[in-house]
Amino acid sequence: MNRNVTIKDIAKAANVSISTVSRTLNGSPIVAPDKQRRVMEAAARLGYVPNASAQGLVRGRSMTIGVLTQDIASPFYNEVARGIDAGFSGTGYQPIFVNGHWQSQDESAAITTLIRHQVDGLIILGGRLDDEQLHKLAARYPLVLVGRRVAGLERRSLAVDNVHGAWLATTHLIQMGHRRIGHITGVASQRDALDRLEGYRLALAEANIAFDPKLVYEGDFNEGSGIQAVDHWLAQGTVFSAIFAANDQMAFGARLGLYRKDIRVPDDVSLVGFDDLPASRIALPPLTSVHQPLFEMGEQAAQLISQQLTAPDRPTTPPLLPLTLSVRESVRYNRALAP
Amino acid sequence: MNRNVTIKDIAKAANVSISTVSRTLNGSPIVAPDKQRRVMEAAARLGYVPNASAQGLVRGRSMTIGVLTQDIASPFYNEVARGIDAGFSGTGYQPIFVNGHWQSQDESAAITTLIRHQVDGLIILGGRLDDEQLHKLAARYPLVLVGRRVAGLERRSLAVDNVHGAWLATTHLIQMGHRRIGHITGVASQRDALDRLEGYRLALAEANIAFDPKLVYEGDFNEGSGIQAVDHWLAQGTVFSAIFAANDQMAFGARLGLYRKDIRVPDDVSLVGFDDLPASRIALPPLTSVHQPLFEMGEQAAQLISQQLTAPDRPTTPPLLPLTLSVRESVRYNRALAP
DNA sequence: TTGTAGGCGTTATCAC
DNA sequence: GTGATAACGCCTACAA
Repeated sequence: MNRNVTIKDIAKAANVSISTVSRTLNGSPIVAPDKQRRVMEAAARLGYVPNASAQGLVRGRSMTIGVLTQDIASPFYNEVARGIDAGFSGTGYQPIFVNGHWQSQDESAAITTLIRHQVDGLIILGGRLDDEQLHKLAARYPLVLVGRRVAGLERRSLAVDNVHGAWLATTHLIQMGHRRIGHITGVASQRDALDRLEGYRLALAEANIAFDPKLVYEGDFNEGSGIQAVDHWLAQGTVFSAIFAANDQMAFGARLGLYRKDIRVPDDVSLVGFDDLPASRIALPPLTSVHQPLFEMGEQAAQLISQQLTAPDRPTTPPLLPLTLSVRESVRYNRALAP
Repeated sequence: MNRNVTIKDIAKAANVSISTVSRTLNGSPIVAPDKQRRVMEAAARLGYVPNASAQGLVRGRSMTIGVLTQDIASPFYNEVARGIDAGFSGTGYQPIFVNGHWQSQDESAAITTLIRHQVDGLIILGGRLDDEQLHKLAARYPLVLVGRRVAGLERRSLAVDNVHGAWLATTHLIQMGHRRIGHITGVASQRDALDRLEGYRLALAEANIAFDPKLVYEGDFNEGSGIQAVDHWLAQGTVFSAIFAANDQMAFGARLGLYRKDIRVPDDVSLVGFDDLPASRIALPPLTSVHQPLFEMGEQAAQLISQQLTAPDRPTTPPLLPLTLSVRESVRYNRALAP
């Protein structure tokens, strides 16, 4: 509406030159105290707000970091986003978020948007952009990849050991006496999903339990596929005493699917998820889940980018954040020891 | 890293003037076809991305809309954010999100950040900014308030009838035979929370059920206070056969609190929430809840801002989005009819 | 210590 | 049709 207040306006009001105003505002030491006061007073009175576009244009830096997230409504990405938000607080950098919707072309468009806005760096959460595109981006911009490990970009990837996490979950179930363990996978094209399946198989092999393909259902990381998995197994007559879902959302779906058939968790079937979302602590029953330090990953990503920005030469190796199992109440000891 | 490609670079590569490049890129009709081709080719080859700062500076419009949200991790705000995202898709406007954390000073800082970035309009979700500040903002910028009704700014507020919603929930429980209905309120300083309490009282009064202050527990809209409410009532020996929580998150907390005491929902106690979050559909049991059209509210907000931007004179009255009750499985008919 | 002037990348207004 | 050129708001040598 009303034209915004500019430095020129302040200069006029305080009866000084625009450079004096600029210097004062930027804390330059060499300004006469009285003028300084007059400028500050005028700026406050007029309600001056610096124009980031103009500053960015002349400084060549916008002090904003672009974050490509996949789904603003997903609890998974939100936890990471919250960490990023926290990680930048006080650094002067401002994260701005855009959505890729898990679609390669949306992601490209979103990144272009970010670059148009002159972001100083990029944080990419998951996604389907292929490695080549990521390499191209990495060559031009400070970049951090979260939840994804790309060959040649290890230094800039923040990932967790998904194989180990899945192994942890499956081994826990085995130790609790389960031998027929269903696994609901994530989207098969995603590395995370593949790694978790791998961890599941590994744990079975170590315990000398034969891998049964019937016990693996391909899900899509959404609640719906958890329900479908259960319905499918029940319809096929597949026997199982426990389920390991590749994320918590699918575990919730499975839980509901079981409830509808009057099968209790953990009384009849044990359940383990992956991600340890905030909601899982208060789920019913509280869900045993592989703890991904999502918030911390966001924080780390923010720090990593900051380092690349301030000290681009000093190569930094992102720390490997540990994966642990949050044991809660959704697993029960299996007395039946059904074959 | 590498300097970004500019119009100047394209001009050099295509051997034309920068004005011709600019015209071509902006789709001006009067450019010779061959030059046009050369420009487009060079732009593509060089990977040109326009500089939004520079465009914003000269055009006076940034084509971005600032959205002040409170908590990026809250499922409530995320649903609205998703609607906003969808509402702007295809309009050329780009929403950018910042967090206020439910704190007045953070909110002010966040809004200043947005203004620095020359947003063309503001969408404010909830928050604690006082009416005077909002009026000041509204005087200077296109503005839409979501989930909040401010005197004098009705035209720019998108709110729902919380009293009616709470009445709906409570009346449903009464019709299902419940007379001792606990209510977990939201943060007492928030208008929404007060309105929902009001709706609860109204429904009781209509049914000639005496209001019992013991049955009202002051929560804070987070899961934890749902657990506390249940613990409190149980410790006090307060009798109830149903609970109406002022939002779904507290309802989930209550459900867990009851589960811990081996009280079943809906077998022993019925439960109704407010917001109808996506998670409530797959909760256990699926939660009966007052449906807030969160996604639609976001969409509406986006549209409203767009209208203010394109036709500032034509006053628009935001439609009052209807509140309905999503009846699911967390309420059971109360045979006991306890006094 | 202060002011003037040039330039960041883009669009728009002029002449040609 | 096309190409200089003046803004847009700000910062920063450079001069004074």
